[in-house]
Amino acid sequence: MTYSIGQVADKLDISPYTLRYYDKEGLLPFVDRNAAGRRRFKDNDFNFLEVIVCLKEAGVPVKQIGHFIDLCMTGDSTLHDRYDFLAEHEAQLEAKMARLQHTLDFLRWKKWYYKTALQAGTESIHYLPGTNHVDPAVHAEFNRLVANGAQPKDLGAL
Amino acid sequence: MTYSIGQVADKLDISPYTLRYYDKEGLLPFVDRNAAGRRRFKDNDFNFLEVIVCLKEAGVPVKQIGHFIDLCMTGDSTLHDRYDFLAEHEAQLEAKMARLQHTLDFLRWKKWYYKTALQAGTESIHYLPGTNHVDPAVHAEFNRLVANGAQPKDLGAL
DNA sequence: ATAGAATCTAGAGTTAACTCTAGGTCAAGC
DNA sequence: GCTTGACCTAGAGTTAACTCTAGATTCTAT
Repeated sequence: MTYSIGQVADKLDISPYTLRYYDKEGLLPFVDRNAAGRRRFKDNDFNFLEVIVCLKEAGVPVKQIGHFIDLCMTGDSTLHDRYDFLAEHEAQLEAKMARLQHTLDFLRWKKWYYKTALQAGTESIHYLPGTNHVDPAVHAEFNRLVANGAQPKDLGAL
Repeated sequence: MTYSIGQVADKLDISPYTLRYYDKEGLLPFVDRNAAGRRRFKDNDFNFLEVIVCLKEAGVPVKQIGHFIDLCMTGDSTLHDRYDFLAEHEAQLEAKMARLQHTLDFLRWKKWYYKTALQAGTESIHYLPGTNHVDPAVHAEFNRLVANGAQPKDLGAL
């Protein structure tokens, strides 16, 4: 069973342009061509495509993905390099997810900030008296609510 | 207390170029200037900068961040819009983190794939007999190990 | 007072990752 | 047999987010 570039594009929800671009960048050396020069993807190619899509989602630049594919094509002598490559990007992704968790926490505190302002009808309830400057005690209050067991995700809900 | 662009750049670990670029894009309308036209950041400005950095980390485009800052400068009439803006990006970030968790799971399975290949000295232990194609049973085996209580994070460790 | 460092603006240059155009080939349906 | 749509390559164009340059000004430390 083989697949045209359009069929693969549909399956992966990627444009054929993008697939050709990846090919140009060396990400698809495993893809066969028919007599007319058209790409014919095999079932096994989806194992590679899955890895490419995964690394893309992980934020790995196309050039580095190309390097990984090179390692794959070289054979068993590169098994260790491939392991290290994945371990490195696993670590980077873990770090990124930790950062995003902090970002999410921050968004939730700000949502609570606006929820309470909205309920008061004015943001100025959060200001230091006589200024336009946010009272640091407001954030401390939010943290106190969380420390007392409230879910940050719920505190901001209207 | 005020801060120069260089001091703010150091604190936020952003280049002064980038801060000026953000200013040009309308992200910093709240920043004062001294008599000579130089930017003077106030303590309260860090509340805005914190939001900008957070939205950047969340993957929000600069233009949209500019729109949010516009809302902030407009006053209490935009409180609801600001709440909705944050709620929308909270949802997007949650979705992204769920995708990244799948990506991380995939990286861990591939790490295990290479760990076992490495221990066998060859990737071919994962191939269907007489082919270069990966046996789907290999992934199934990994899933079985996870279903039996193994931690994906540990299965790939050398 | 003065040298070196930091800042300013306007605008050019860079990079990554697409995205599309032009001009041509090929395959399927009527 | 012919049209329509998918595919091909090479290469140009686009977009976002910086990043830097040039030329002028200002601040700081001796």
